[in-house]
Amino acid sequence: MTADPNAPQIPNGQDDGDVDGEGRRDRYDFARIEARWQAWWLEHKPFRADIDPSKKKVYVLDMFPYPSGAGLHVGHPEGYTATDIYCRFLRSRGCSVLHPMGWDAFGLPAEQYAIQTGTHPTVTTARNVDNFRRQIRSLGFSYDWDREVDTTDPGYYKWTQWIFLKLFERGLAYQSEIPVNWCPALGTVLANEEVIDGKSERGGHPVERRPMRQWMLKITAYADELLSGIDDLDWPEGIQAMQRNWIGRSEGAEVDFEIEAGSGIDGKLRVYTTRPDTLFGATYMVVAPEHALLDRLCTDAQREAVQTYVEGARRRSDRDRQDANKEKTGVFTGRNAINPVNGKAIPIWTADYVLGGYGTGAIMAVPAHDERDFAFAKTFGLPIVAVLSADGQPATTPQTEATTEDGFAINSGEFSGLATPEFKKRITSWLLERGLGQARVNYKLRDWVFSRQRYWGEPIPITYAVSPVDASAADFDPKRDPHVVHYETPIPVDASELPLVLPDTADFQPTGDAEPPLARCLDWRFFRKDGRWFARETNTMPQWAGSCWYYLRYLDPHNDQAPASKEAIAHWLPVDLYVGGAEHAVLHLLYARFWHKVLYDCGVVTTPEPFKRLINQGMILGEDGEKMSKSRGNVINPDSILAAHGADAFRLYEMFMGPLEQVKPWQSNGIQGTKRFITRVWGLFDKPIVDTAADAALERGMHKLVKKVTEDTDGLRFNTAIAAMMGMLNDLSRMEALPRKAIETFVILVAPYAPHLAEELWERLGHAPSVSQVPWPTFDPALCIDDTVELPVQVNGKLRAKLVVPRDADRETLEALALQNESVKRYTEGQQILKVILVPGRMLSFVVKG
RNA sequence: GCCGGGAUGGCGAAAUGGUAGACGCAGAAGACUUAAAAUCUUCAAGCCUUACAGGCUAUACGGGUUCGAUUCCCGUUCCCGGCACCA
Repeated sequence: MTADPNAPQIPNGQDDGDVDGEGRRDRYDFARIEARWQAWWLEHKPFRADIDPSKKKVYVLDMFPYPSGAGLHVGHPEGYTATDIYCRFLRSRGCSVLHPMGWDAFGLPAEQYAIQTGTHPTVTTARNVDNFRRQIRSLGFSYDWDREVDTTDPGYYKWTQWIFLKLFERGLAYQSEIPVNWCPALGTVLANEEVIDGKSERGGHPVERRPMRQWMLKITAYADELLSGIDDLDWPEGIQAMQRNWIGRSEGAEVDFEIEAGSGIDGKLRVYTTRPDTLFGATYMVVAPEHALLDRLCTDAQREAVQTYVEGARRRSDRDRQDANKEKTGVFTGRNAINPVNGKAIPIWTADYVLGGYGTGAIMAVPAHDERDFAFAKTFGLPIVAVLSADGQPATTPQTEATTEDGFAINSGEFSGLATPEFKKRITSWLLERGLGQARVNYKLRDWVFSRQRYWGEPIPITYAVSPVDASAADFDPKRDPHVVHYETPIPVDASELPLVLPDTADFQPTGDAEPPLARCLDWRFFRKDGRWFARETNTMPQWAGSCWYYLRYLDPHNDQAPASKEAIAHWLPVDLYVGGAEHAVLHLLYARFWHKVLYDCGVVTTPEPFKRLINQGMILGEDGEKMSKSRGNVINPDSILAAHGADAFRLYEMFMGPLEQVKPWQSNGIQGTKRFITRVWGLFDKPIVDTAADAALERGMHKLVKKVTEDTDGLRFNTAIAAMMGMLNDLSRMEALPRKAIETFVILVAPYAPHLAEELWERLGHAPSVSQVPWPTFDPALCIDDTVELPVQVNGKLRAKLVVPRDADRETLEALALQNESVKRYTEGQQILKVILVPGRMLSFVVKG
């Protein structure tokens, strides 16, 4: 298909066909056409997801957005376009596709915005949701809008609260007075996951430790299930690794150390270690500054030093304690413990490198084989005793660093010579037999701090009895009189009383103390039942609550009897493909899996995991190659791109930039290419469309294209599918007339990618809408292979010639043909041909020696 | 430090053992135009030589396997993301 330079490139030999009876016709009026089809889709609902047992179901989910005041950024449409193309493709291939969208509208960002602008969160949220909906619709996504959900809708959070009650019933929601991450600037407590380097994830405000009454969710009860469940998921390796690491399972042993006489403590000091095989090398012990025994442990002589140290550690934020490279600090308690394996007395220290919240809050220190203990021992001049080596022989030179690898035991009494794994087993049963210890599994994962001292969240459906301070007072009213709230006895709200609606108040500003705004809504907070006074919980749920189960609500969003009907759950779950940013690797994705597993145990859902397959779209960077941010001034606004180039060009460009999962920089010029594609496809239709069959070359080309676009779309390789369609456009542009069959196939292939254009063209081809309901074309594999191929010929691995030969030419013919070629001759003549390799259709390679 | 992902023209990228750079952006030349924009056509990795043709070098760097490596293996460097005193 070569170009004839003399052929008229412009049909009708004149001016781009842009003059017709009505004067100048625009090249492609995307604004009008896109608005037209968006309205048509909304009205006719071709993307409604119905349960149809005759079709294969596919549930394709986007991570729903926080409707922030800033509006959509270019990162949102990336994932949303990908799933939209995939869904349109699947529908065309005969699948029943569930593809919904909604709003994660509770939580800190929405509330911060409301506080900044002084408007009620309800108002700002509604406005932001409207804006997000408008922006998302302007991209032409094929969502089933009848299933839209909003986490702040009482009809939605009724079921968020209902799930909380399930957690409470099962003992998975409890209160605890614990040191939490208190953020004075935000006026709330944050989860560990929301604190980065001692600052709040949102806003970067300092966070301090403070003991407060909190609601906790016992996610640790599901640690093992959450860990083992990862193996069955089709998720990116990196996300799996992050979750495994976050759960942080380790196997080891608990060992009891006798405390040397004279302490008055009859108990023992229990430690957790993953290296019980190094017990003989324990030369001192460390308890965390928070350790319960510390006060009784220290001698009078050391008490003051210890207390000073503990005070310092308490005031120090996690930020300081987190720095692994900082100088080790600690204080001797004045007391010794007895190493159970060899009876030696070793000093007990307290130091903040041991964490109160992990294991038993105490360790045996083996400086020879632990980097942290080594650094500590060096700082304080404590003995270092090697108890293993690579070859089982004692080292001849002093240790300069801790050796943490496995090896063979030395200096370990009867265990000397054992390999590390065997030693671990033997010592663990040795300890067990003597009642000195036992095998033990530990997790880094902690329970989830689930309450927030904020207004804009789901009220926690718990109440407490209230009693007067002065029992003799008549007409007790806690709104007025001193009272005691009995937090120690939480009473769940009856499910029939849900939703527990957030009170409408103008007084939603955080106060900076621990008292949540809801505590000031006295009429809401206190109520009388059967003559007795009760108080509602005034903490609200965190940001993550609503997003923990939204994929479930989409299945049946208007159901007021259950989160979703059994039929809908049985039909649609699990989510077959979940697409979103990697920033949710351990937060949302772990919490949602946890809730799902609880709901599974409650019999609400029937799959052990919610999200079968996960894809992270790669971040889109600014044009400078840096992360987009207001401060850098490199933010690309989707609205302006849409206004200038249209939704189809925008969609195509975001997909054409590169592989979906790859991080890639935005290039403003780049969108010219996909916009040109749109206008050129449109321009194609100025050519006559004929009912004659396509010539052989076009026929083959179309079959190849169908194969390529089908396979690439199915594999989410949208960039290469678009490239192939561009190639076909180049071919079609060179033709004088377009065979109807070929051009129709082309429009169907383009439809998932540029749906507005395709709808318009489909109609122009004389069909009734919508192209979205036309079956996907098929291809004949035989026609995807050419009759003649260009066969490269190599001599000693270097390309020397290309032969155009029949595809099925036999070996002898090809060899003879190749050896006649001038270039090949130059390198083979007078040489001994040692070997000839033929890869049919791909390569002919000679190995020669001269 | 540990875990995960990367490194290919001026730029985004393609090719997963067989012609490196498809497709596109930006660029150059030409056509159309009074002109510009838009559109269309052609060219285009680098270097050397050159009329044609050809040669050499190239997928971060160094090795290896192979007739043949961007692709597989070993080592190194750099970049991005995550975790980071969890005993």
